[in-house]
Amino acid sequence: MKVLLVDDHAILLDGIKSLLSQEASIDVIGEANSAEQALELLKTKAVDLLITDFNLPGMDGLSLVRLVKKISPNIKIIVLSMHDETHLVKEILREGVEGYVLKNDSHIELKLAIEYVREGKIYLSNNINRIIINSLNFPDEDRLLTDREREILKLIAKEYSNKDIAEQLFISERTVETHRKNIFRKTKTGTLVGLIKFAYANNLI
Amino acid sequence: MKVLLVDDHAILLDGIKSLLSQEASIDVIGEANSAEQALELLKTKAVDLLITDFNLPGMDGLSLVRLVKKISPNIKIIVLSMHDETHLVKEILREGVEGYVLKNDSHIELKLAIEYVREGKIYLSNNINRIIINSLNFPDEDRLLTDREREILKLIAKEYSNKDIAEQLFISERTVETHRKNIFRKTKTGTLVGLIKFAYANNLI
DNA sequence: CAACAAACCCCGATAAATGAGGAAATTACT
DNA sequence: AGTAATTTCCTCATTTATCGGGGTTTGTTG
Repeated sequence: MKVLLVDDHAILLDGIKSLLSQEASIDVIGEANSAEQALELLKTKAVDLLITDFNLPGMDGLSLVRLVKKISPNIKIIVLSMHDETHLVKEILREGVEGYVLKNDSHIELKLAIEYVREGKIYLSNNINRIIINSLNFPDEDRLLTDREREILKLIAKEYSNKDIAEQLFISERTVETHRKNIFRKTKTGTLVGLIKFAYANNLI
Repeated sequence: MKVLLVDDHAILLDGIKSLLSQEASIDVIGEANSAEQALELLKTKAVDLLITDFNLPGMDGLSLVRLVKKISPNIKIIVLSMHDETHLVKEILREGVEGYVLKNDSHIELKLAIEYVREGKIYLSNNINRIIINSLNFPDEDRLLTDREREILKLIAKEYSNKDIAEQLFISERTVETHRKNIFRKTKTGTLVGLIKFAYANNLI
């Protein structure tokens, strides 16, 4: 199985390579520190499985997954991320990846995931399964904010004032204020600082 | 050399262990996912070298380093962090750690660091050296904010209003305003959002 | 000692955001 | 076609923060 590893931390890359080298059937044929680099490598090398981080410099893991799934739909993908926020996990899973393992998980989970994926199955680590099941009880949680609200939040995070946002989106300042109000209510944050922290925690920045 | 590894990501821990297992002279005798857990382990096991991450759940790496250096000054410490912000690096180095390697660095740097430390030397990875040298040209950079300003900034990040901060610190709201003003000026951030981003980037949150 | 930085305090004018209410127009979904 | 959700716009009162000045006291250091 030809594997391409993507992570911005060289030492993690080295470590995983070392772990996987114990398995005869796994062949790490490439490593990349960024999504862009990974895409370059994919042009020249045949790859069966892509194991990628979510947080990457430049293009993020989600975009990489989308691109790869479009360009080479038969390349399997396992996401190896530190993020366990419900909506983020769901967003990635929606892209049809074959596996999701947390960096908190043991390497055994990673190897299991690779096994499963090789056999054409899908593997979610224990912790991820728990998150998914949990979220069944709170089906709304992942759609906390509407697209528009997310858009506004991102602009807030870009240090735009309400006025700036209104101009940018061709809507009234009042509307922006309402969105803002709703965002605060939905995220249960009372202050701008809390909101920005929320945005960080939910990878909106 | 008896090594204790500390990192909140199991898979990185596994990877590094796998990498180090190739070296006969290195014996990973323990792993911890948090500073607290590491301190527990240190009570029962003899350790020569502690390799720790900076970002940890609960107590952070810096506090761990300080504690270990106080309790067991002869335990060598290598910090393995993703952070390359000048002032943060300096803050950690001030604690007298024996090595600093970035997660961006290759595992070769880590092994080199261990070699050096074993011989009683200090090892800073190439990238860290570059940062240190660079900072010589900007000696002020690391002391951007005064202690008081940092204190205020942390409270701002805790979602306290000026009024709250004033009450908490037994100073006038005017004073808080002035500090705030100065913080904005010094950090060259115009908005609260920018300030919070700064705080994140500088690990003040 | 003089100079400087740090921490402290104050003011007035202005800008920006919040809170609490209501309401209409669009989409999306069944 | 009808309902729900979303997006849009509004007012008024109030709070909070910003900008640009002013100043004192204390402690450190060349």
